[in-house]
Amino acid sequence: MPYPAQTDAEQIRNAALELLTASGEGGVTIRGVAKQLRLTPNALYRYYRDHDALLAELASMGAGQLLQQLEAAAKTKSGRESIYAIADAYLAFAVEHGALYRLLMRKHLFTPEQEQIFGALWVFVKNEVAVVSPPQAEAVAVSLWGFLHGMVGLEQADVFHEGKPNVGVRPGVEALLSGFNSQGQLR
Amino acid sequence: MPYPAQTDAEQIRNAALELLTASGEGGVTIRGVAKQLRLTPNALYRYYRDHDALLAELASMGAGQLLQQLEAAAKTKSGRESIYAIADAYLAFAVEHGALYRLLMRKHLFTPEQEQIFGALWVFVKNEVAVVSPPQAEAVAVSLWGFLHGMVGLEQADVFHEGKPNVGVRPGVEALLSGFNSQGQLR
DNA sequence: GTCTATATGCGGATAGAC
DNA sequence: GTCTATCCGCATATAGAC
Repeated sequence: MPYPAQTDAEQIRNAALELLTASGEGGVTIRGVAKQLRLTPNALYRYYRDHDALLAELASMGAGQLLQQLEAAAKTKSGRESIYAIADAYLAFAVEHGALYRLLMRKHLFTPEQEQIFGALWVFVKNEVAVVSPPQAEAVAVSLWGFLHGMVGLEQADVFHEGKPNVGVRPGVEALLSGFNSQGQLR
Repeated sequence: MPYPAQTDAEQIRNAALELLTASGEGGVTIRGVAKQLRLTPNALYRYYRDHDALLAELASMGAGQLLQQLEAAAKTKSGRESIYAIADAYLAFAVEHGALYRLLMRKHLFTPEQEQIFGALWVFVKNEVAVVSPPQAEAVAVSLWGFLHGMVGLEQADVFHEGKPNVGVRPGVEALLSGFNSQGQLR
């Protein structure tokens, strides 16, 4: 072979991830990734069909990492503490990997195959919630996810930069769980 | 004057808003707006300093509209029902004006003057919450805002397209308020 | 598998005439 | 106040040589 491989899909993915972290989604361009790998832009097309495929790769990988971190956090505790740990881990991931988090929440990027990771995330959260809030686990899980996602969004939008309280997510999660549980008992 | 004014800031804003609604933020370009007004791109610079200024105008106008709708919704009810009405109005606005909502939540676009509308939104929500949940109004308001913002985000990301429940926001809001209130009583 | 070269497109913004 | 003309930069993606 006159041209031995100078790169592979993983190297490309890693370089793209660096750019994503450093400059946000807009920073991930074919040209930019190629430059970082000291290749011409064209070389990347052997490994990724087009620009969107590269973004989708980052996104689905990020979703997998998120799930992994949530699972790890859940293992360390039991009962309600497990939910709190999941919530903390969720927020921590989103804060540490802001651009990646925003990307992985763009479900439309995913191929049908990659989309399955979303289903896995949902099942995981639902099952964990079911332990502490059996009667209406789905409704609780949806609200919990929405709450966490929203708090991440407010944080990333810098809504609470000054003069506004940042009380963390713990009180909200507690209230959500307590509120749903007391409703369940009332009915 | 050899060149009488063929447009003004408001016309430009309206045209930009149409493009935003039709094609999302990416659809709002100097060239695109000009084309819709049958002007050359250059004409717009008499009214808006640059592209970002135009986007910021849309964003701050949108924030004002949102506040207005929330205020209107709150007036129709009292007590907890008022909070539910606000929540419904918030969600309705975000669903009806998806791209505008995403834009107005990008606080960094705003000039210091425009940013005040954000403060007004926050004060409004906080005051409304204070009526039903006085002891820790700020924490409740933050959580409520986060929850609503997050549910909007999940909806817009199409996370619940199929096989997943869309229970609406009402149960979550109820749980949040109940949960915080019972915590308050316990302490 | 990687290269050079290039087609093609989008977009923001400015200079200067009228 | 609006125009024409233009510069500039960014990007995706393809064709074909080696």
